[in-house]
Amino acid sequence: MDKDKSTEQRIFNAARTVFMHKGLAGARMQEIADEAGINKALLHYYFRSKEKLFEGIFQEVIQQITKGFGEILRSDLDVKGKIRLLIEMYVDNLSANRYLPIFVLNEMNQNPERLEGFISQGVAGYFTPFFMQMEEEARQGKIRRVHPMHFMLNLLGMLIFPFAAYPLLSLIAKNTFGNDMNDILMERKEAIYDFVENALTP
Amino acid sequence: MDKDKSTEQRIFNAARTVFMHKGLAGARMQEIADEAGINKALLHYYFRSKEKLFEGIFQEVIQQITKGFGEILRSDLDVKGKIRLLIEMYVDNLSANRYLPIFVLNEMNQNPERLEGFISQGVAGYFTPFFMQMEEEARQGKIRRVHPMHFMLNLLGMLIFPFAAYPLLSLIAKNTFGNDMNDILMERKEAIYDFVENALTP
DNA sequence: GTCTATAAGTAGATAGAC
DNA sequence: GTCTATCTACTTATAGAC
Repeated sequence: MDKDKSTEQRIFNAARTVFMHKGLAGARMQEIADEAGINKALLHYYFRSKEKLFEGIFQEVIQQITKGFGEILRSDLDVKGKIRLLIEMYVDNLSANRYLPIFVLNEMNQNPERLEGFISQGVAGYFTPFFMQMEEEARQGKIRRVHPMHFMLNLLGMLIFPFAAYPLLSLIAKNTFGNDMNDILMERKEAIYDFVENALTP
Repeated sequence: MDKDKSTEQRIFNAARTVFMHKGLAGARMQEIADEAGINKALLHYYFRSKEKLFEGIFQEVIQQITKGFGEILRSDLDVKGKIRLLIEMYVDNLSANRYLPIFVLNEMNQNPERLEGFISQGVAGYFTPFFMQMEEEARQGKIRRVHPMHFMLNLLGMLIFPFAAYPLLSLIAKNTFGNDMNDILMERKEAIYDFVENALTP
């Protein structure tokens, strides 16, 4: 229960957990208070309203995602090296936090305005240089020429979808392979990289 | 407002719209009543409770998805033919109904029990024969040998993700390409098929 | 079947004691 | 800073007239 942390931090951590699992509309202030081991009134003392508390959580989550993303895309690796790292990062992070994708996807659909702050400065800026690098390596014959935006959609889709659809896939895996979904997620890094490598081979 | 349809149908259609956009937790019975052009009390007259109304909608949606999916997988086409059709169907359907993926993904995460009814009988059964067909064609050298479950995850991810992440991608597309996201979705069929074809080439 | 009015319960937010 | 008690507004659901 984070007994040693400050009350504000305990609340923030509890809120992250509850919002991540239930979403803004489904979360209850009472549940956050219980999770934090404090009283409901304290939530309002520290964060004024449910909306403000949520806003803080959502921004922190987005920032964390875009930070790692940006660091990899701006590194001095070649395209395949960057892809390799992106795969590592996403599978590791999402394995540890299965609800993150569906949380972010759902809330961004419910209220797209929440994105606008970051994106224009941050994420969008990372893409242009990376897309130019892809173009350059294609010209050199290092990789096959593909549409960079579609390539990104393909890569992110392969990475994120299995976590967003976990409950369904878990059932299918069990019924079809007698296999546990967690085993499949463990193989995911190699499977994606293998697939992408073949698609990018000239 | 579906003036000519039965009241029950008008309610059901209105509920589909509202639940699809707001989710179970975010939807309001009043909004459904307004959308249907009737009174709130009538919702309960026809469907007893919000939960029951939602259940009806969710099951209809799942059934519609699995139906098309099963028909394609059980057809007598070869693997690439089936993939081509799956891509056609998904991109067409989701283009016409952008909120469907995030709705289904979110609700299945909020309450996985809702899936169990269908899946065991339906979806899971479609996969085994298709996976065997992939194995067979790989043996013949028609396609490269890939792990069928991972291949399915890749394909579904590429198909579904762009719609689930539409608001984010829309911003990126605008800031990076000055391009409209709808233009990109139009090219999506070819981009995915091209990518998959290359990944499956022996 | 359809409506208005209202009950019953819940959720976010505040007042005020300690 | 933290708690209990309470207010206010909203939401689902029902009663009962037409």
